[in-house]
Formats: sequence, structure tokens, C-alpha cells
Amino acid sequence: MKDVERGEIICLNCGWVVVDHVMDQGPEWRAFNEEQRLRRARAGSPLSPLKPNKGLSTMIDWRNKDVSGKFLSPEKRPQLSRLRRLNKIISVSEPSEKNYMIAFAEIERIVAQLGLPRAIAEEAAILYRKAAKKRLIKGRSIESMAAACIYAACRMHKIPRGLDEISGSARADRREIGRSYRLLAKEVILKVPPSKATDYVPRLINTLRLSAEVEQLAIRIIREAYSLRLTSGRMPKGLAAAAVYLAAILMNQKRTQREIASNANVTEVTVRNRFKELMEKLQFIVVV
DNA sequence: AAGACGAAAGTGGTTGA
DNA sequence: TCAACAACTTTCGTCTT
Repeated sequence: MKDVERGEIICLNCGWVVVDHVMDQGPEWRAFNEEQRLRRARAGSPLSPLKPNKGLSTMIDWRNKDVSGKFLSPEKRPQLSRLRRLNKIISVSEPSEKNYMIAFAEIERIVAQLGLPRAIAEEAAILYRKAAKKRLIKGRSIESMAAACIYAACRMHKIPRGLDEISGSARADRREIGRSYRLLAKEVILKVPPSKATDYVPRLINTLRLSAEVEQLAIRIIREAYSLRLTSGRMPKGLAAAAVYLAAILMNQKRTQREIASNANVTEVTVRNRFKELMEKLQFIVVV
């Protein structure tokens, strides 16, 4: 019922673009997505924010020249190569760097498992650095903070994932992640726009294979609902699900409540309740 | 037979003392 | 820190298509 894994395509750079392509795919799109996702997820060299030292640590040039460009004397070369080797070891064995390595490995693991875009991993890594700088990880597990960073990064990039979706793939329990996230939100992230209902729409439209018109309409419905104060205290994803349901009906592309509910990670009942409210308050839209 | 609907009891998260 | 509370879920029976 709460199936977490779902082939889904997101542009690995910006988080959005590829979605459009998916709309045109035939029945095979799911497999195509998965395949492409895996292929892309493993491609390319690791990007800088995910390296413990951001790629900015001291490097000793491999050319045996000194500052003035003259070649070094033969006696000095072995010494230099020893230095190089030592420098390499030291640069990752400093305690804080080791911490980063564990954290970043965890971040990459979760991101890969959930099929999230690379930008998320980078954002999460940046957040993790900031958290570490403020000593927020003291007394907390690295894993929970890493997961919290991913959760935050997802929200910042408008790719909403539930806390439970992430905790499902994390090596820390939901409660701990929640705590870490709160701390993170308070101390590091200055402004996190609370996730809006419209953020959930593209993903739903996608997995349900609905058309772009439905998406537009659903978003319009949500805007209306928002301006009518129908949204306070309600789960954004619940509202999103109901709006998509309504939009699909209006566009003659009806999906069952069950389909929508399971894809939005809410229950049918919630979809129904939101749907009912929408019908009560938004009648004038239907008339038009 | 499957989807939609709603009531009742249960659950987790927020709020206020 | 604890209890009250609202929103949401689960479960299940009934109605509609």
C-alpha cells in the first residue's frame, strides 16, 4: 500500500526537465525510466561538494619542478614523493574529513536508492557541511543527519519526498531523522518554503500518465483552493491528490481514487474528504 | 465485480499548561 | 513533560455503476 519505490524521471541537473519527455513515452516508459535512471545515476565523476575536501585541499604537483620552474635535484625527488603520499593519507584521515566521508557515502547511497537527482546529493552535502560547522552532529548519529539533509534538500528543490519515504531507505529511524531535520531547519536553513501542494502535482501526473492539461488544471484548482483558505492544516499532498483526481475527471481522463491515493501516499479516504471539500467550495469553476 | 462512499475506532504530531 | 485535540489512517459495511 505504501510502496516507496517507483520509477520516476527527473532531470538530473535541474530536477524538472526530463518530466516532459516522459509524457510522450509509450507503455514502456517505466522500464525506460528505471534503466535510464540507473545508467545516469552511475555516470560521471563525483562532483565537488561530495568530496570531503571539496577538491580544494593541498595538492602536490606531480612535476618535479620547484617554484621557479627548475627541475629538482635527484636527491630531493624521493623525499617529494614521500611527501605526496603522506599528504594524500592525511587529507582524508583528519577526524572531520572522515566524518564527511561516512556522511557523504550515506547521502549517495540513499539518493541512489531513491533515484533522486544528483543535485539533491550535492545540496545535501552542502547542508551537511554547514551542520557540521555548527557542531550540530554532536550526540547525533551521522546517518540521521545525512538523511535529514536529503529531506531538506528535496524540499529546497521542490521535489517533495515524505519523511517516511526517506527513512525507508535510511539507516536511521524516522523519529531521529525528524529531530535532526528540525535542528537543521532551525540552525542552518534560513528560509525553507513549506512544501506546497502544487509541488506534488507533477510527480502524480507523471506516475499516473495523465496529460499536461490535467496538470495545468490541477494546479489551477489548487491555487483556487488556496485562495479560499481551504488549505490550512491540511496535508499538502492530500490536497494535491484530490486536485489531480478532480482535474482528471474534468478532462475525461478519470483515474480511480485508489490509484491516485496510493501514488500520493495518502489513503482513499483523505482523497475523498479533500475532494468533497473542493466540490463544495469550487462549484463555480465546474460551472465555467 | 469493482469503485465510491462514509462511519467508527485508532494513530502520530502539534499545542498549551 | 504530559494531556487534549485535530487531522489522517485503517477497517469495514453499504451503495452505485
